[in-house]
Amino acid sequence: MGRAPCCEKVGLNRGPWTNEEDQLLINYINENGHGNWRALPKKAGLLRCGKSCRLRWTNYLRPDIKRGNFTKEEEDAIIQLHQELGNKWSTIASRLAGRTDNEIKNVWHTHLKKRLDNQPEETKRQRTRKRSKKIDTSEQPVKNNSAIKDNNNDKNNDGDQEDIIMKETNSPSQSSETTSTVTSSSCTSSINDDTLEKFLDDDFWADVLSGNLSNMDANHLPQVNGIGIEEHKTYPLLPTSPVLLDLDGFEYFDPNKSQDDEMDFWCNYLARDGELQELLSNV
DNA sequence: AAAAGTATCAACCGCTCTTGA
DNA sequence: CTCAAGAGCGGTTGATACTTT
Repeated sequence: MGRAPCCEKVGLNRGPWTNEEDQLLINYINENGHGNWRALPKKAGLLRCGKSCRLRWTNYLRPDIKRGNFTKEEEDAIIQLHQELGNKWSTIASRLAGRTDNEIKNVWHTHLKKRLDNQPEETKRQRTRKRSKKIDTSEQPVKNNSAIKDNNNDKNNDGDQEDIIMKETNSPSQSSETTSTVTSSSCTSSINDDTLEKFLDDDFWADVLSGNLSNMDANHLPQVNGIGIEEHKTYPLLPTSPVLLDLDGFEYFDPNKSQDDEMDFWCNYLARDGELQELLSNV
């Protein structure tokens, strides 16, 4: 039968909101709340439909919204929650303080999904190449137009990207360990004796450190601990010596570290895995 | 420097769910 | 119980900024 539109749209503004419109909406809601979205625009003096007002408020103007780049912890949380809940963006958003369903949905489609998908190898390489030109140990992607667009409305962003507060703490992946950055949920813990031998083989590490990786079965690393989810990543497991990996060839290991240090690093790292620990004990 | 390609994100659309008469 | 209105949700689009060629 079809239902009537939420409001008469003829003569109403559409598209991006102006500062004046934002201010009208903020002022009205601050004084009166938003009991009835449909009636709100008229009362607030806005030439918008109620739906548009609600969206603008919930996704952008609400004072408790945290804007700015997603932290690694937030991204990991989204990935995990998406695995549990699917595309329940509003439910996911309800577990991430200050984030909106729309924002999470956008991040998922533009960033996280690609990270998890089995991308065509060429695309992965392209991305890696792109990023290689600006390798930085910072995990924060550079956001572009939002930073410009937001400059008038970003008053709620205090700039602290590390203050994520999980509203609920029932997520097992959200340990407070200092090493949680690497506790990828994609860890498969699959390792065999051959793989283990590689990690204990000096020649292997010589290849790794010299950049001569032709003999290396790179597939083993991702299988062991989930590395490989991203092209670049810092692994601050060892507080004094993070290692930057480029998984599209493992181009770069910390040049300041000796081969022994590097080997120790990985053995220590991999030894965290219970299965590997067991294997190590049998060596 | 310009064109083409790509990434990002605010906003919209249409559907479902909820509520109340 | 039924139905209509309002609210909410997820998918999609389009404008814009950025990057590459």
